[in-house]
Amino acid sequence: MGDITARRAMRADARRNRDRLLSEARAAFLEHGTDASLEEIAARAEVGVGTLYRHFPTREALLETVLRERFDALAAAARRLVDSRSAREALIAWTGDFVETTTVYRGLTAALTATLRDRTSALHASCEAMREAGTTLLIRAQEAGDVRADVTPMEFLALVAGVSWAREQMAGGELRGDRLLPLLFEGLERLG
Amino acid sequence: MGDITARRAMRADARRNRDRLLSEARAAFLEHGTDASLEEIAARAEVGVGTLYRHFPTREALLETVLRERFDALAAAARRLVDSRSAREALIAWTGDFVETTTVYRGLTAALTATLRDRTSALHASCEAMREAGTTLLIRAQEAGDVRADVTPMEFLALVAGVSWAREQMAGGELRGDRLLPLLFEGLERLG
DNA sequence: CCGGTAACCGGAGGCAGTCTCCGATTGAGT
DNA sequence: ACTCAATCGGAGACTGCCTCCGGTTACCGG
Repeated sequence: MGDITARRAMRADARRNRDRLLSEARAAFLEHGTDASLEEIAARAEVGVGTLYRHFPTREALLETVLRERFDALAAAARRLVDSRSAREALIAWTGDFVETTTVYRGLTAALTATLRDRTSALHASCEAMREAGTTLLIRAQEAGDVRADVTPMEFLALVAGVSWAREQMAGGELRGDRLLPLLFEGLERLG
Repeated sequence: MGDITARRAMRADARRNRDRLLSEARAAFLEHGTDASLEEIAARAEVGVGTLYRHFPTREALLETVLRERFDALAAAARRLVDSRSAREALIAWTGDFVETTTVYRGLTAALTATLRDRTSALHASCEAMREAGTTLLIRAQEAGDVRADVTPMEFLALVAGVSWAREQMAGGELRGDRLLPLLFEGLERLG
């Protein structure tokens, strides 16, 4: 749902335009963050705005299609990590991936938390799946005694998202982005 | 600087309009967050947009006037806390105030970090003063051995801002807002 | 009390962005 | 080749930001 995956194959021109739009959208999101101008995307794809809005009724629908792959990959990574390495390392690795993913486009972290809150959103399902996958990893780490047991999955996600947001805010400043996550993590480790 | 504090007293109507604008701005920011419509604020103050923009040339100038008191109070609180209680408790108390303050208006945390980055902003001075006050508190806590010594002030601020942001995002959901800060804090305590 | 003038007001209008609507166009079956 | 449903494209309605300047008014000196 959201975009067009009709039973009938799309007409050739429609398919062409859709692909072109997605490609330009990726570029625009990279350059201007998640609130890049949709008109500009349409223009760069050499297509009218009407065409853009028919393929992707809302900005979110467009974002969804651009991001779904990554999010699903993240969920898959979590599932794969469940039975490899130590629980602690698995959680660390996955969290790193999470931050990496939510940092590709400026403003993405905000879009993600908004999606998590809005049950009607097109991206909601993907986010939810990802969240649950991460939750499993957290609980395993807690059972292994690597992370303090009184942290709820929601709290954990909030903290990690906060770090991700902070990193994207302070980018370019006098702050090494890769320091925040370890700091948080070492703090959540079970105290001696 | 930023708003009008001319040497000559303002004309009565000007003063009246300015006060009215500030009052409505506070209400609007509360209701719609920091990107409330300026036109609506002007309308609610029964004044033309031109009048609003003359008194406050940019949205930021308006925000500044609305927030300066609070920010200065925060900086003052930090200075007062420097020589009372334990260093640890002082830092905790101040950080709590910080989060409290940046949570009054939705979007304020983002506005604050943006201001911290933009040296030309009207709010910059206030933010900077506040940041330095907080820094003093952090260093004292580190010297007392209450907080791990390898955390830079910038990192500390980033983490706290991240928590503040997360709290404002997840508001209303299944997350107790007052849990995040303690979690972060206990984590930053010197490991035994 | 009464100008005169500097200070102030207000909203029209330019700009940019989002989104809708519908006449024109075109791909794809027959 | 012909048809028509699918698709296109952009005009236009709307909202918000910000500027500009002709009209208004508070205040001061007379």
